[in-house]
Amino acid sequence: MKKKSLLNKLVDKYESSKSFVGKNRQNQSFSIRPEKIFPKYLDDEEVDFFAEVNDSIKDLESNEFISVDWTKGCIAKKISLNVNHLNDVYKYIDRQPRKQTQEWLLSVFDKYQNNACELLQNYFKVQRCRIEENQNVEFFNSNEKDFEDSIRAVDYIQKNTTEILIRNASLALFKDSKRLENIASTIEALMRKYGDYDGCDDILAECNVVRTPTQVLVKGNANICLDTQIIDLSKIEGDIGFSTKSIDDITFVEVLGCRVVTIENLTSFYTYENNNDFVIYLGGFHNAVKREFIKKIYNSNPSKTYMHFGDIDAGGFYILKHLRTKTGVNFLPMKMDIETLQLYKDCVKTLSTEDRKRLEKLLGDNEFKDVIAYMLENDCKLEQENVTCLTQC
DNA sequence: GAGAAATGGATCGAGGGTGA
DNA sequence: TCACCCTCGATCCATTTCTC
Repeated sequence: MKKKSLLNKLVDKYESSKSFVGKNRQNQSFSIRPEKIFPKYLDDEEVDFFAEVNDSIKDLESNEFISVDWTKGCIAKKISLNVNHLNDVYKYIDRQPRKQTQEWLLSVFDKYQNNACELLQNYFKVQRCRIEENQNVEFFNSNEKDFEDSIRAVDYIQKNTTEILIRNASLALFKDSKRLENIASTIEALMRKYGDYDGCDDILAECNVVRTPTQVLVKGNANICLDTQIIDLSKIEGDIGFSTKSIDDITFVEVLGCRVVTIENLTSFYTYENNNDFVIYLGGFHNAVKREFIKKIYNSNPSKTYMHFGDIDAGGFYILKHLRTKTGVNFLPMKMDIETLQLYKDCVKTLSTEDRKRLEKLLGDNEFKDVIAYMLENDCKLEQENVTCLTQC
């Protein structure tokens, strides 16, 4: 155990050195003082421990794995790795050489490079540079199976265009319904870093890989034609939900009022007094199903006013921007302004460090710069549940 | 042996992951 | 959600190696 600890420490030093990369300009040796690894080595009261460590050192020295500077009192002063016997050292400590791991990683990049999605192409490019610099590959935790499965899953998810349950996606990929959920955190972290998912809480859902089937909730003043049936929402007091399949079957939507309003949070959706509006619950970040539904509405009703009502925080602004980009509909912000912040000043929350960073990123956006500057200056944000929305057309 | 250059170690802060 | 832990990168200082 002591022998392996010692050799592992020396190999760590070697593998993180310029000599390992071949960029050293001077000859190097890789040495360590034994008390750095075994603090009790120089403790006069630990005679047995001292003898045990010395035996281990002598044993490694006789195998030519290390060379040792001994003092006259038989104390090991400096232990140096014998790089001429590295292969034997790796075998002895049962450790895969870093070079071999790097070669394996490069072979995985090569294997997926040609057909990989753009996100992975970018990721591979960065990681190749990191390997050249002898830095660790991001999102690789030494488990080769986890890593390759994650790469396959990211590619699959990026190329997926229709809604699929996460367990079905997992079966399709790995023949194991739970595998995808096990590696989901790594996949999402990779996609967040190398993709465009600012403000998105659920990246998998955004890519149509969902834990439960998407439902779109609507209420208000509109007629919805489902196959041959027309549903008059104005005659329904509450809301109505459509599954993915039902949304496919909607042939057109006739908005009877003059506004279509999307709402970020469920509580606000239920408490929103729609009056003459046609109201849609988005459920945080919207996915392709919701976006297709919105496009359907817009195609049938291009002259209506489209508004989005969300939290007055970075996430809320990101969702609004994303909604516009992905649907091509120019949604206007509803009650996401300084006046609302001032009106509900007793309900505001303070900004976290992360909130500040995300808001500062959005400061360059002319449209929101005033409200964001106000939020940063007054250290405030507002959840939409606090905002009573009694609006008139 | 002294000085210069190269390299490594220690420390700190930021960011991300994990488990309660 | 939060606290804790780990990893990574940047920086500064110490140590090692080389050259004269």
